[in-house]
Amino acid sequence: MRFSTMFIPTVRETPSEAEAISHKLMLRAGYVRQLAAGLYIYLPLGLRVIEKINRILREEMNAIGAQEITMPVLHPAEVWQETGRWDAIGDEMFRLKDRTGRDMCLGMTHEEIITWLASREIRSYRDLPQIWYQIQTKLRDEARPKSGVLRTREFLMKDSYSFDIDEDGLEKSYQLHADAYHKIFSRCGLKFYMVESDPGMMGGATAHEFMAPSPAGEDEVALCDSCRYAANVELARSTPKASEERNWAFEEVSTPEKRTVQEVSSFLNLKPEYFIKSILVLSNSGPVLALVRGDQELHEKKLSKIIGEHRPAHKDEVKEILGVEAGFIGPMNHKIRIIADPCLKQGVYVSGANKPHYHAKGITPSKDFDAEWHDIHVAKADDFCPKCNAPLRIEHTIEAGNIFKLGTKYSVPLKASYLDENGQEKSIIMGSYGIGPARIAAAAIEQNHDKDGIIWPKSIAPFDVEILPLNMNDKNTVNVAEKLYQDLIKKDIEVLMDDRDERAGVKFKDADLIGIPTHIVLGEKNLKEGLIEIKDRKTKEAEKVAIEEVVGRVKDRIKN
RNA sequence: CGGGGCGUAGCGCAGUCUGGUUUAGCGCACCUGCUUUGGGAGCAGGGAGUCGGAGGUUCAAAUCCUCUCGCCCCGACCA
Repeated sequence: MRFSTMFIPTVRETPSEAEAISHKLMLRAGYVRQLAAGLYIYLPLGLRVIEKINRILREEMNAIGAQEITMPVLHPAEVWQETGRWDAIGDEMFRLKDRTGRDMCLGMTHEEIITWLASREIRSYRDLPQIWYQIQTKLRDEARPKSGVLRTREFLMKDSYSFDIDEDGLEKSYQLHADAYHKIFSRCGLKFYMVESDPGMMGGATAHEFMAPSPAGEDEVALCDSCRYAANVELARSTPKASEERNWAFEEVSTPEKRTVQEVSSFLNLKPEYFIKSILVLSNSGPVLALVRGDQELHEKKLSKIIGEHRPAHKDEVKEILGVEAGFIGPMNHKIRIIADPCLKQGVYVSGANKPHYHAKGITPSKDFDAEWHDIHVAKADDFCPKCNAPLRIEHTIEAGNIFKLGTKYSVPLKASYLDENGQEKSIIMGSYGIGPARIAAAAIEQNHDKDGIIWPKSIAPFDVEILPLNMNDKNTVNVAEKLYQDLIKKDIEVLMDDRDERAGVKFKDADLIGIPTHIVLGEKNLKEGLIEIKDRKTKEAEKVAIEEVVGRVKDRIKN
């Protein structure tokens, strides 16, 4: 393609709404434009990147025997009502009515639709297994679209669904996907981790996420470099560092107006890990006191798995239920249910004394209070790995893909069943697997850029090479560039030629911004000596090559 | 949905506190001409703005008040 005729609106200054690096660079380099919050237009360069990614997705999905189909974006409510998600999902679903008043929604995901299909078409164990996929637009009325293309209300997703006769079959399909995903993310040039994840509302027991490390990511994962334990902090387990031994006798100490662990800790000059943090929550079955160590955070999701839905108690509720104002509550002498993190089993602690402006020092768990012991803390850096006890790291990541074992969550309500060898009717066992191409693109930029712009991995760059004829008024430059352009195209190399009548500086700046991996620079002086520069976008290193050797050299570079 | 910030030319911003000095200004981009041509050129000339919208206060509003819409950030939420 010729730069002069391709629509590549680069801008020097970053629009003020952009914060994330990928967002800034995609705007500046002319890849996308924002229509409204969470709605993006992909310009020619941006589309080329997405298509490159989609091609890799298709190749790897086809390689595991998945078959591409396409399903509607507009869905009738009935199918969603049958699985209960019409009611379970709240404002995040775009809902509308057709002209006859029939309830409809825009697809956030396609489990319902594909299961509907399977329920009508699959009858025998001979029809299984199947893996069907599509690359289709999803719509979600996100509470907070953010970070450019990373979290949007409308986005493309490669979603595949597996159908098997039993758990073993599902395990195979799941593993096929895990392997395919490793290949996909590797081919796209991403650094990534496969981590254990919370199956959440998708149902099922097992789920993993493919996470691309980046400060722009909203998810945190706990990682063990020693045994490769990797889990989203939403469910990561960890063993906190043991706190030092103390021999405190029980005593009450005056702590006027000191309520938070931080306040009391600095007032008494004792580390937060010597404290018990007591948090009162209200569950459907009554109030529960949750205890974690002072240096820990209470993990709401872990607690939910034990006591069900709950919310923190308000200040007046604390006083009413425990008889003390918040800030001075301790675990002793309460009749309500107490859940405590296991790390509190060892040691003696400081906590509220259950009377205003006093804390109690020398509390011995199990002796001074009883509790049910469950892991309810948030894993943090320098905690120890639950599997091998090595220290954990915490990293910010972008969720680029996920895989779920669904089981029969959708096949039962939608009656997707088959007859086995014995003529018995059984529910199909399903899995669901997603990848967001835009997130791959954004993560690639987050992981590969410098102060001048994007540095695309070769596999997903919009073009293989960019030709920069520096002086378009020099006939020789133009002639050589034109020939080179044609020769490269004949070799099936994707070329962008900056044939604009711009100054050299402008071309260099734009080329760096856009981030095509290899640049071919045609300068007047070099050409007189029969030489052309081949420059690497990432290292900025340039080699001078004889004109006739350029095509060969470029081909070599693209392969490597 | 809670907290915060912003909305002035295509983009980035100043002006708003303290109303009138401005026919609303600057840089970049854009158009014309000449010069220039290896890291976002120089000179000269030019086009472009209902100051997000509505209502109000006032002799007078980009500026003060009320409401409203939009965008961004933090949190909640996230199949």
